[in-house]
Formats: sequence, C-alpha cells, structure tokens
Amino acid sequence: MSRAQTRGSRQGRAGIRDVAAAAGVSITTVSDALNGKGRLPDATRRHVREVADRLGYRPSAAARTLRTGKSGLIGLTVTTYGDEPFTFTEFAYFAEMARAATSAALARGYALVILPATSRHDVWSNVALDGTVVIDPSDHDPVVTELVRQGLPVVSDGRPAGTLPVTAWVDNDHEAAVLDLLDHLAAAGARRIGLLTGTTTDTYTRLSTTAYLNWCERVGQDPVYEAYPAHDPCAGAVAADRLLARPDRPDAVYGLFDPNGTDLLAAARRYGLRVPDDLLLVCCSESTVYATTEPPITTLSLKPRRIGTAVVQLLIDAIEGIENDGPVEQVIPTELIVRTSSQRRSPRTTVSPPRTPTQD
Amino acid sequence: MSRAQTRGSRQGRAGIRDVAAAAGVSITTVSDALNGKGRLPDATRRHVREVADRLGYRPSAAARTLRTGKSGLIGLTVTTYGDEPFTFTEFAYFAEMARAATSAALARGYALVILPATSRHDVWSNVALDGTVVIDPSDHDPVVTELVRQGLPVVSDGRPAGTLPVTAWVDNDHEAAVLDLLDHLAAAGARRIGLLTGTTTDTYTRLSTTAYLNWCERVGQDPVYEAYPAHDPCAGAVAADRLLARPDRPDAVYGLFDPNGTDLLAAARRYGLRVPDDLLLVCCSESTVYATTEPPITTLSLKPRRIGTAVVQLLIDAIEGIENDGPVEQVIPTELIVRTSSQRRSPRTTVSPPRTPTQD
DNA sequence: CGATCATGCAGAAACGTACCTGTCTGTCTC
DNA sequence: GAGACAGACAGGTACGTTTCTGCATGATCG
Repeated sequence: MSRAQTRGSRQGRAGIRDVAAAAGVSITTVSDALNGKGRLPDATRRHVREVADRLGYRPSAAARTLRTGKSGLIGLTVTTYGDEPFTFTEFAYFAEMARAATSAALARGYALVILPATSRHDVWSNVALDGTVVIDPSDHDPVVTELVRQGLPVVSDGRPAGTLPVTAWVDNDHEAAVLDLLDHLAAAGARRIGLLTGTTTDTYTRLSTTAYLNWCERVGQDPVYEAYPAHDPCAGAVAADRLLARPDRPDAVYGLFDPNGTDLLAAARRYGLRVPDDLLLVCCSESTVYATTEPPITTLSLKPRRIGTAVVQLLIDAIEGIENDGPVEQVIPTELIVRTSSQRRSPRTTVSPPRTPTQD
Repeated sequence: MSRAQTRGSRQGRAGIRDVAAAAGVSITTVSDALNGKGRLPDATRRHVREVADRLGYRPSAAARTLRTGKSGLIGLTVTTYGDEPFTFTEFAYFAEMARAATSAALARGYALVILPATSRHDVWSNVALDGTVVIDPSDHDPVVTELVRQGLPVVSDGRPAGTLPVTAWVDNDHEAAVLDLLDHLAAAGARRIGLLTGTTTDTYTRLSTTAYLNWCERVGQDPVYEAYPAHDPCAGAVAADRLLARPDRPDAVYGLFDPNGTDLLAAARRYGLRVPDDLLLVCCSESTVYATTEPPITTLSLKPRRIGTAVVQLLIDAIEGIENDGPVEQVIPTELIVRTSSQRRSPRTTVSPPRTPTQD
C-alpha cells in the first residue's frame, strides 16, 4: 500500500496489441516488422519500430519462448563438491571457464543460468533451457541424465565419465600434458619426480595419475605420490608436507590442483628445501599469483577460456541445428608456462647446506 | 488438417492435457493436485501425481511464466572492467559472492542468470527476470537503469553510486573497516602506514581512500599512497614497487585489492625488507593463499558469502512482496584475519642485517 | 424439511506472441 | 482487357499453463 508495489509490471507494460493499435496496423505486421520476418515496405517497418519505441514496448520473453520453443537460456551445470554448491573459489579454472562461456554465449544471443547439479528438482525443471553445459560430468548425475533423456543438447567440459550420451564434449589431452610436463622436469635435472594427486575418481585426476604412473614405468622410476581429497584446502597442505617428509623424498613435484603450488612451496620452506635448487615445482593452475611468488612457479594451464568458448559454440550449434560435420569431440591443447621453479640454475649459488630442516 | 497433429503426434513432452486424460480428471484438477492448490481429497491428489510421474510430465516453464508472471529467474549483473565480461578471476570476492548467492537463491526456488552489464540489449531483454542483483552499481549503467525503470526489483551489492533508486542494498562499512585496520597496524608498531589504492572512482575505492586520508589527518601522519588501475594485474606489481621505492618509504602497507598481498611481498623481497620485521602488511582479500604465503599475510575479509546471501534474501523478499519492516540498507561487518605479516615479532630473531638490497 | 454451505471437480478465459492462411489491392504480360 | 502474380497487410489459431467461475453433490442447521 505504502510502496509502489502494485503498479509494477502488471498493468503498465505495453503489449504487441497496443503497438498494433497505436501504429494503425495489425498484430502480424508489428511482429513481422520487429522481427524482420515478413515482406513489408521499409516505411512500415520504420513506423512500427518507432511506435514500439515510443510506447516502450518490450516483447514478453515468456510468450515468445512458449510460442517458439526457444528460450535463449543455457544451463551451466557444475558438479558439487562436499555440501557447497560448487567450487568457483577453489580453482580459478571454473571462474575463467565460466567467464569465457558467458562471453561466448552472449555474443550469440544466449544467456547462462547457473545450475548446480544438486539443485532441487523443481528449480531446474522450472527454467526453460535450450541446452546445457556440464562441467566435469559424472555418469550417475541425476540432473544431467534427466536432461539428456528429455532430448536437450548437452555439451560437457571434460569427456563424459560413463555411458552418458552427451551431444559433444571438449577436453584437454591430459595424458599428453602430463607426459610432456614430466619430460620437462626430467630435462631440468629431476631424478625422482613426485606427484600430488586427489582421492576423487573424476576423469581428470584419473587420467593424470595413470599418465604419471605410465611415465614412471617407462623411465624406470618408482612412483612417489600422495593423494588427498581435492576439495578440502587444508588437506592439500598436509599432503604436500607428507610428500616432502617421505624417506624417498622427490627432487621434483607436480601438483594436480591449483593451491598445490603454495602448499608445496610452504612445505619446501619448512624442510629447508630451496626451489628450484633442491626441489623443482610445477602445478596445474590458472591463477596469476604464481607469477609473483618467490620463486615464480611453473604452471600447466588447461586453457579454460578456450574450453569455455568451444563448449558454448558446440552447444549453440547443436541447438540451432547447425550441422557440425567435424567431430563432436574437441581437444584443446594445454600450455606449460615455464617459470623459475622448474629451471635448475647453475649450482654456483649453492652456499647454504641443502636439506637442513629449519624451524623458522 | 491440423487436427491430427494436435492430438496424435505429441512429439516430445506430455502436456497437462494428457495427464488429465490419462487420469480421468479435468485439467484443473491436475493443476491443483500438482501445485497443492485447490481442495482435493488426498486420494485424487495421489492418483494424479502418480499418473503424471508415469507419463514423465514436466510442466512447461514458459507457459507457467506467461500465466503467472513469475519466472523464478534472478539476474546477476556484473559491472564490466575493460573489455572482458567480468572479473571473476581477478578477485576471489566475486566468486565467493556468486557462490553464496546461487546457493541462497536455490534454497528459495530461484536460479541465477549471469548478465554482464554490457550485454546486448536484445539478450537481457529476452529473458524474463523476476528481479536483479547488481554488483557494484554505477549510476550510468544503462542496463540497470532500464531494469529499474521497468519496475523490476533491484538489490545491489555495494551502496548505489549516484541517484540509482535500487530496492535495497547490502554493503560493508568500508570506512570503519579501514580505520580499524589502520589502528591495528599502528598498535603493531607501524610509524608510517602506506596505502596501495586504485585509480577508479567506484565507491569501495573512494570510501577506503578517504578513510585512510582521514585517519592520517587524525593521527598526524603524512599520507603515503600509490594508485593504479585495479583491473590491470601487472600494474599492481609496478605500483607496489613504486610505493616501496619512495624516499618516505612506509613501514606498513595496506593494499585495497586482492593481488596486492603477493605484489607487496615480492616488492619487499626485492628491497630486502623482511615481513613483518621491516614492513607490516595487510591486504583486502578473500583468497586462501595468504594463509600459506611466507609469511602468512593478514587480510581483511569483506565476507562476500554473507553479502551474497543477504542480497538474494532481500531481493526475493521484494519479489514475493514480503514486507521487510527492517531497513532496506544492510551493513555486513568485515573481519580482519590477523596473520604473521601484521604482528611485529620480538627482535631476537633479527640476525641478518635489515634493508640490505639483494639481487636474489 | 427447505435453505445454507462446504466440498469436489469441470469449463473456459486469459497470458502475449508467432505464424499460417488467406484477402485485397495494384501492376505486368500477352 | 483479362488473367497472372506479387506485394502488403489482417484474421485467427495454437503454444501450455493457471485460475476464476460455476455446477453439482451431499451434509448441517434452524
């Protein structure tokens, strides 16, 4: 009563009918004029547009969606770790990916709806989606399964885990990336390379770990790795410490997850290991902080921007029925950003004794 | 001619009509039974629900929206820095805030649509929104202005800059936070506190900077600060360096932006300044990396989780017409997370000479 | 025992748009 | 000059749902 609540959108909005009346034409003409559809003289088109502008006419998205069957909305489904909806924070990857996806969708006239995989049934079934992007799909994901069953196009970031019949997927070649990276460390002088990995069974973790194990077998090195639940940030520091506390301590470590760089750096300091002199370090991260750490840490970038863009393009192509004669599987190359932490310097600066544990 | 198509070839989805027919009741009964609206015996309700489940019936979101005028969608409008859609990456703040907002919206049956403020007109006017959250509103933002003019509820994270008549807003008390923080540094022994600030004119930067200047005046210290374009990550490192290179070099620095911590730490190392012995450090950040840096850095948290939750609650209250008799302005307290970098230790560990520029 | 009333359900009117199906003009061709 | 033809528009229907109104049935009460 006190506030202007009742006069909101109920009565005030002008419909296509009002525009037609004001312009002295029929509804069809208005629709055609605004959508560039029919065969109208430019004069009529301009006139209708002008009248529509004057009345502040905005077509009802709901009505258009109901009529056309297309909403212009794309779901962004993120798998859930723990009880929190998703892990934008944990890894800059998601943020970059979502950013690029948003931008790409926008450029083609679509908007993104954030839909955690654990959303209540009534919520995500209540929004009209034209298709869905799903990040890190797991085959027992009920939401994605249902969407696929409904016949909605689904494109995933990361190859589908099980028998999930997605429309298309985009991924890196994680195995090649790891092999490449391990070769890089070996070339820098690493004799025993350790791995900081996760306990989860997602594809990224699995592929990367097996690639590491294969590499070890190939070069005849005993695997040295510690696994921890990746969604728990505290566990990462503990695992890093454990890895460097082992009797068969590695002289180079690759960390699969974003925070591993600082975790490993902190652990190295605790054990008095200098990076890169005593310990070579690489981690998989999109974070820019590793450019300014002491020392700067070499990172493996999965190129989330390119993945996000590619995923959205494939999805919209599928939505709009554009025949993509190319493969529905797209592999994005990774990039190893080499910084100080993985380049062994000449040993002339080795003054203080190595491997002396300090308490500071 | 169209008769056969209307009834027979129900291509994909079952409509409410089909459920009614299959259950042997009317459309009204189905609608009421599924929405818990009318006055039906439990037997009928159960029966209808069962039939609907069997047919895999999903109500059309578009039709429901058209009829009810409510879409269950909330816009998440993010101001644009530079040419990129938004800056999830730059600051963990946005990620945390969006995460909490998504979660809170979901719990009340709403979903979030990502809508950069620079979105093309036809995109964001093509999605039926019940309301909008706008992060860091500026008064010359055309999208937000238009949404407000349409009578849509708008709740902002950050007090509105100009005359933008938002429905409600949530913000921190930035001035109090800065004053508190500066007192903390002074209590830790700081004699001259410097500030790393931004060149942009947004409210956060402005309020924080004036609070700093006021504090300086109150305690009789000459202001020592450097400003840089906050959206450029490289510029931060340069500005940090400039600040520590000044002849009137501060012995404590507060950085307004997330990456300032590592920037300042790197600059301090270049000048051979030990933290916290020679330089006290605080920065405003939500990032967890500052817990494991060497040394760990004291941060000011703006509590984005609480802000995101509060913003969504206020918005949904406004959408659903819940009279919020409390103020439409809500202030969220900040939290100073004190770590090593702002606590002067006893000088017994001071072994190496301070302020010796090193090249390492 | 007739009037009132709550109950259980059906009919039908919107919601605002897009598009199919025409109809009516005017021009061109032979 | 008559048919062909294309341009320019109007009428009407369908999209699938919610909800208002209304009609029966039995129960209750003065």
